[in-house]
Amino acid sequence: MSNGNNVRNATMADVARLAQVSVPTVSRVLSGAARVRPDKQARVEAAIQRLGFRPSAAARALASGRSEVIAVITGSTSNYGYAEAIRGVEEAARADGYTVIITVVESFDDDVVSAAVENVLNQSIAGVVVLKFDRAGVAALRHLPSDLPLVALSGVRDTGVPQAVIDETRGAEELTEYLLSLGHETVHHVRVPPSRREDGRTTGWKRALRKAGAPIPLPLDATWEPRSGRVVGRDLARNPDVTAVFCGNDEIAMGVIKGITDQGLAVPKDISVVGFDDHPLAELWTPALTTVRQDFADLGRRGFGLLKPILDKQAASQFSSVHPEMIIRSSAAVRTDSQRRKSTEGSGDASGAMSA
Amino acid sequence: MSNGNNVRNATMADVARLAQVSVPTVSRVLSGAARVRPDKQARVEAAIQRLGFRPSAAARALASGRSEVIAVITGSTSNYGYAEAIRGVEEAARADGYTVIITVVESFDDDVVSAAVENVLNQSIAGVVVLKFDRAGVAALRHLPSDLPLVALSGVRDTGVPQAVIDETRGAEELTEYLLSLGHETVHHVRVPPSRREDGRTTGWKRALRKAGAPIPLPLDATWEPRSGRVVGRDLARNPDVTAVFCGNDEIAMGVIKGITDQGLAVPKDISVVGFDDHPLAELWTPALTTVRQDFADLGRRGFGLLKPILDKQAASQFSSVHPEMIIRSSAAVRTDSQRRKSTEGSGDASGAMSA
DNA sequence: GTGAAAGCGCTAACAC
DNA sequence: GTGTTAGCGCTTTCAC
Repeated sequence: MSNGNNVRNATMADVARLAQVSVPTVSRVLSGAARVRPDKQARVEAAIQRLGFRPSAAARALASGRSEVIAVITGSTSNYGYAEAIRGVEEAARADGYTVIITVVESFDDDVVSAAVENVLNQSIAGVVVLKFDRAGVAALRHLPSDLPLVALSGVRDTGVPQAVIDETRGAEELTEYLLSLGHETVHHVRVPPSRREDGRTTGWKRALRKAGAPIPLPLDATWEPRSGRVVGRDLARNPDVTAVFCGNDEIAMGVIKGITDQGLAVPKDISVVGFDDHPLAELWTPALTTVRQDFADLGRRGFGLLKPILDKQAASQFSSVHPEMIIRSSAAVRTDSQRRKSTEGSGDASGAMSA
Repeated sequence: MSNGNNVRNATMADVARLAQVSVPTVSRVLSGAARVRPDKQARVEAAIQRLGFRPSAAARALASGRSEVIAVITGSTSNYGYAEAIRGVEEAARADGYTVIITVVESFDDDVVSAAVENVLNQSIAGVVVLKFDRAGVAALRHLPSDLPLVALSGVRDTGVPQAVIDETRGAEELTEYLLSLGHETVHHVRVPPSRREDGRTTGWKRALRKAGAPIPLPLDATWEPRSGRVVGRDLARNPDVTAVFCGNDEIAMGVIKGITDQGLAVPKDISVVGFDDHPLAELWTPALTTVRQDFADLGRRGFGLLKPILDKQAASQFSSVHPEMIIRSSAAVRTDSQRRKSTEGSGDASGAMSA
């Protein structure tokens, strides 16, 4: 069953000899580009089978100048959204006969980014998908040559390369409005590392507050590590002004909730907390997370969908955008009057540096 | 800063002409294989710089018969352990100048596996790392030619290909013994989809029970979806014999805990539940999960470390094994007498089909 | 040390 | 339809 017995791979010349045809005819059979007489066709196929012939991608790429591999450039492979997006790209690419190479860009440091991009460019690739979820992705985008088929996966649509996006600005805005509608006077915000000066999630949050005439607190920062949210959560719990918190993603929200309960407060009774993404564990968390669902795998698939016509030199659309859906569960609740003022008296200092 | 203005990439011939040397000399400068006179060396480097020359990996692979790309074959890209392992492989490979291609094998169906393997083999690759975490991985391994540099990443060491392993059998055994030491008469088990007839985690659990002379309940099955654990948790809660549960991974454990609390029982008061892996959220869960830490990224790095000498045709070790560390937190507690018998009277039927 | 010559295994014209 | 002839951009002898 396994064809592991071909020490040296057979070449097209071997196949041609065995089938008694010329090399280009073998090539034609393989590519289906031109019609070949049935008997020869059959002989060639038999020979291929018999020899366990496998065409050399390198030779093909060299001779044709084309290739069937696409590169994914990303800042991470294991964070939830990243991993799912990669899955989507790989899935769509594989379904279409493409192979995907992955390169991670560990920081937005110029040298690191160049090195990673060089590495990718050295391969003969047909096109690139970059995950523009963070500053590393943005930097990679800048380093890529403009003549290369390229699409970005993103949370905010902006000009430049074609991109597939989930409109997180809109999602964040709706979620913040929802919190406001629950009676909270304002909503605090914990950011994940942003892709630019300001993330779409932050923009949407700010916009909703501004529209409502609510005060805009200074956003707090977390890393991609869920535990970083815990520290922030403790700080939040000490601030009597905090009654509602919008977190940059669900994992941070889980950390924040843990931090809040560390301080003896309850979610959502004392403070409402919402996340973003609808992580598989969000519904299992206690309390179940109110969040915004982001279908990253779909984003990845759409990204490849945008790339495909470019590779085929067909007319291509520049954007594919989707509105994420709000998922209301139980981590956010109606604000009850003076719930916080009361509970803070005994729980330490109210960190003052939190209003902008 | 970006070299996006080279419509047609410069070739070595272009560089040679500009530097007034021969093509092989350029090649020598690039590979460092042979000494070149300093002045020529400098001219070549200048020309490379000026032209933005980038060698063609395809041509190089074709001419030399070697390549600097390795393939990772895996059943998933987004499950926690998989994603981390891939991260480790990519990290180590990149540090060593290798590029990695990812192919996912969606099932252990023969056609699917062959197609995926063919796809990989068609590329000119130097070697393969397969994630032998599930049946798809095991199947892929069987389909790979034996003359290809190959290592497997695994939870149980077995014969055949070189492999990097985290000894999950041992980890599961210790964890089960720990539960037993807490006074539980036996430990129930919820499996994730196993890689073979029986997973190392299941084997270790069984071994510990056998050694202790404890009854061995029939294992229950979950999928990779955390929510599948919730359903199982509910069933478990209805069975008065259940006082301790060992889950195949942390995400399932979280689901199981949720299912148990759905039924009005408490963890660990009524039932102790432990997971496996030490997922980033395990410490943040309520109750914080007692588990076994598995460093998958390290596993990936070790896997590449095993592959490297094989690629270089040096003497290579066949195995790299590590013992996972037990992490005691608060989801498992001492068994209090008759805790379950009492609590079950009001909570519905005791599903009987659970003892082997 | 360095250049000339000969491929690596395929695809792309181009005749026939 | 099908074979012949040229490369694709490198690396690898092998002289010198």
